[in-house]
Amino acid sequence: MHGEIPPGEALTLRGIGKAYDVSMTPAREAVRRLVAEGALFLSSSGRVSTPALSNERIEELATLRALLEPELASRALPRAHFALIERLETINQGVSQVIARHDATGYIRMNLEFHRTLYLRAQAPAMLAMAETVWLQLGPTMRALYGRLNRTEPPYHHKLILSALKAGDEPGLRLAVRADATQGLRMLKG
Amino acid sequence: MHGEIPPGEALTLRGIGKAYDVSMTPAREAVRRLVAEGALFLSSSGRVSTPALSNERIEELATLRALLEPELASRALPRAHFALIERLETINQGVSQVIARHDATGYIRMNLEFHRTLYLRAQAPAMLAMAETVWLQLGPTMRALYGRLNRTEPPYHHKLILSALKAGDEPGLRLAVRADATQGLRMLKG
DNA sequence: CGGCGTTGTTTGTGATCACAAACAACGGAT
DNA sequence: ATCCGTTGTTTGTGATCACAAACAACGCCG
Repeated sequence: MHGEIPPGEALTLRGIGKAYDVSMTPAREAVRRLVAEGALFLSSSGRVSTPALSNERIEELATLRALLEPELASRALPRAHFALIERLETINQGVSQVIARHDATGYIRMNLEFHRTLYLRAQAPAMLAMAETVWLQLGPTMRALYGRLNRTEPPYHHKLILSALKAGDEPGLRLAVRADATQGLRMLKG
Repeated sequence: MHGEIPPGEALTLRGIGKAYDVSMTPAREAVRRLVAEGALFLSSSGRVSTPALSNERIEELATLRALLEPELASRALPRAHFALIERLETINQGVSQVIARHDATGYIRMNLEFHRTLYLRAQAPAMLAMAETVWLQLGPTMRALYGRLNRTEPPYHHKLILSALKAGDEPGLRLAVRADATQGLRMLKG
């Protein structure tokens, strides 16, 4: 999810087991779970690797983010008190710091934490789980995409999200979240 | 997914293995996968059962259907040729037959086949997979809900969907699909 | 020099086992 | 009669093993 593994990298059950100091059995169960969520790709011969997503698949996942996340944000809005907005602003400052460090994994992690912190207030666990499944599938790809993006500034849409939250502007919040979710997509064509 | 197992029913790895004539190992893997998709519930002690969904959770899953399925239908619309509509009408007749037979499982199966047949045309595998995950989570509950519903007629919204498809009416299609997806929800309050 | 078969190794699969935790049934004490 | 402790059974977990398929490297032949 955090882009620690590049797309298309092969994994072995024995290797995973060794990395976590367990036998093949727990490694297999974890892999099967991640395959079920689409986070790992299982070839017809049973080998597992991180998915190397096609452009069509990436667009589809971006569409899913654009469908799910505005709904989550909208549901979180009535419950977003000042303490939450303050936490979001703190996280957003952290995003600026990892950008300065050119830390791709850190950037992805902080960005997702920003979104998750907001969506947790939506009190919609099934919907949040779906959104996280999408993030999981996009993880390796986001890391690869981050390389093309030479970010120097913190994400613009996060500021829009914060002001919409403060203003209680539901349509504006939906728009800002949607834009932020699909923002990374633009790099595909280039 | 088809409601063959009522909500809250306990399953054992050895029992599943015996039912499919395999050892515990493949049964465990299958169970872990289904747990990851939310189709089965894993208690803190490791026992597995079909989920007994709260009303809030059911409403959430219905919302997810209402978000995902109109989008799938909309994407399928431009590719929906006459042969597809004909197939959908055939399936819909099958729905009428299982209703006459008071066959809950058959009804759910046919109903989902109707939707899946349409959505397959959307060429959006990730989105369809998400919709099917929702169906999977709702399976046992839908069976329980079917008991309260004394259907004598084929689903009204399916006809609306078919006419919207024939007319190429995209907004009407979205509305009809959304209504059909959330229709079963109304029985909750009663 | 390149294509292809062969061989040795890696890898996933399914079965089995020992173990500990959880559960259920029973019995005794209050 | 009810509560609680005890005991026997059920159940999930993780490890290990045998096996077959897949892969990769090498060498042979054209």
